[in-house]
Amino acid sequence: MSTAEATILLVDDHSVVREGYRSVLQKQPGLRVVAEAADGAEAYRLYKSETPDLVIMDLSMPGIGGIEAVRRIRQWDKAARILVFTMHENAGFAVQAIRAGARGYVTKTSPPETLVRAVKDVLAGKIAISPDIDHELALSRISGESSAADVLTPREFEVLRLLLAENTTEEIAETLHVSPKTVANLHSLIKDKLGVGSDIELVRLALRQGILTEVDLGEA
Amino acid sequence: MSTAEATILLVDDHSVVREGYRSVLQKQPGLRVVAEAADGAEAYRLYKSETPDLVIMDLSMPGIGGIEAVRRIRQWDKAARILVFTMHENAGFAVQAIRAGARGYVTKTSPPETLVRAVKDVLAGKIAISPDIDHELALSRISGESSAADVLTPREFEVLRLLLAENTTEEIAETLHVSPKTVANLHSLIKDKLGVGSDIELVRLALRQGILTEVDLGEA
DNA sequence: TGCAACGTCGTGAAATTTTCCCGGCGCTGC
DNA sequence: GCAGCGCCGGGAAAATTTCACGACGTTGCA
Repeated sequence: MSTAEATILLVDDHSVVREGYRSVLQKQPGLRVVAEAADGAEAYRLYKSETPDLVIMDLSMPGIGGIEAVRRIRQWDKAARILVFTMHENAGFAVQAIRAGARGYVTKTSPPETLVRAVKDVLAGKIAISPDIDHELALSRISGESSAADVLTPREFEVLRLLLAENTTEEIAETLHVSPKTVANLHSLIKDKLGVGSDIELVRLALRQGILTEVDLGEA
Repeated sequence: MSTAEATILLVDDHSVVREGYRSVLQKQPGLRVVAEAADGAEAYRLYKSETPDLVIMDLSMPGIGGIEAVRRIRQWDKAARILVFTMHENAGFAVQAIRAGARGYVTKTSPPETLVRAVKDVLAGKIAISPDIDHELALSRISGESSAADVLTPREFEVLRLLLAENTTEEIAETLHVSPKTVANLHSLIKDKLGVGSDIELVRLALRQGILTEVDLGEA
C-alpha cells in the first residue's frame, strides 16, 4: 500500500470469470491485477511469492476450498487482506469466511460497483459485506436459529464441506495434511455438534441450511 | 448470420461474469454482444425483441432456470441457436440442456479458447460440447450410473426410501417386521448395488435420481 | 415335474468405523 | 500466568459394516 498502485491476486477456478474481475478492476485507477490462481493451493503459493495488497477469492474450488485457503494465507501473513467473492448468498458461508480471516464478503450477483466499493473498503482497512448478505445475516439473527456455521469452528466447517463433496476420510486427510484419525474424530464431532445421528441426517441438514445446494449434486 | 457480424445475447445472473464473456468475445472479430439478461424470463423477452444469432446461457439463475429458458426460446423460434455455458460439470445437466434444444454445452472451467471455439461451432451449425463433458458422458455411457429403481429389488428400494427418510436401522426393522440385522445387510447391499461407498454418496445419488426430493426436506 | 435362479431373511465372525477419553500444542484474552 | 478453546491425534471400547453361508418360498422354464 506504500506504492501508488494496489496489487491484487485473483482466485477463481473459472478463467472466464477471472476475466470478468480483471475487466472491472482495470477500469479503476490505482488497482493492478498481478496474479491469478485457479485453486486454493495455487493461491497460497502465489500469495507467498507475490504478497499482493489484496486477494479476491472465490469459495467453491477444487481441492482445498476458499475458506481453507483464507485460513492458510492468514496464518502465513496475519495482515493479509482477503475479499471473498462468491456465488453463495448464504449467511453461513459469510460467517465462516470472516471467522477464517476474510476482510470482506461480496456475492457474485452484486453489481460491479459493489465489488469495486468493497475492494476499496478492504484496502482502506474496513470490513466489507454486500447488502444482500447483510440482510441475510440480519434475518438469521432475528430467527435465532442456530446454523451449522454458528456452532462449528472453521476447521470443522471445512471438513463438513469436504465430506459433503463425497470425499473419503482418507482423501480429506490428505487434502488437509492431517491424519485420517483426526478427520474421523472431526466427522464424529460435527455430527455431535449438529445433533444428527447419521450421515444421512447430516446431508439433509446441510441441504436445508444451504451448505449443500442440490444443483451442486453433479460433480460426482 | 446474413450480416457481417454475428449478434449475441448473454444470459447470466452474475454481472461480473457477463463482463468476462464480453471481454473474451470482444477480442473475436465478427462477434458482437447486443444484449444481456440476468434471468430466464428476461432472456426470453430479449430474444424475441432482438432475435440474436446466438444466445450464451447460464443454467442456474433465479426464477425460471436456464433449461426452461432454452425450451421457451426454442418453442418461439425453432432455429434458435443456444450455447449453454455453466459451472455444472455434470453429464445429466448436459443431456437435459441438449434435449431442451441447446446446441452446445460448455463448462465455466473451460479456457476462453474453448468457449470461443464453441461459439463459432454453434454459429456454423454444429453441436459443441466441451471436452470434460464429453468425457463425463462417455463415462456414464460406459459404466452408467445404475438407476436405483432399476437394479434394486422392491424390498431393497423400500429400505432405501426409509433410510432416506431419516429412520434408524432399528425403526426400519420394526416397520418391516424383520431383524435389524437384515436391514443392516440390505443397507450394505444397496450401497454395493448402486456403487456408492458412503451414505453421503447414497443421499446425493438419490437426490440426483429424484428418489428424495428437496421438498421432502422441510419437516424440521 | 424338477430344478435353477432369485428374492427374502437371518446368523456368526471378521473387518472397519465410530465414539469416547485422553494429552499435547499454540494462541487469545483477562 | 492462567484459563479457555481450537486443533491434532493416540488408545481402546463399542458399534457398525461387510462377508460368507444357509434356509425358505416363489418363479420360470425346459
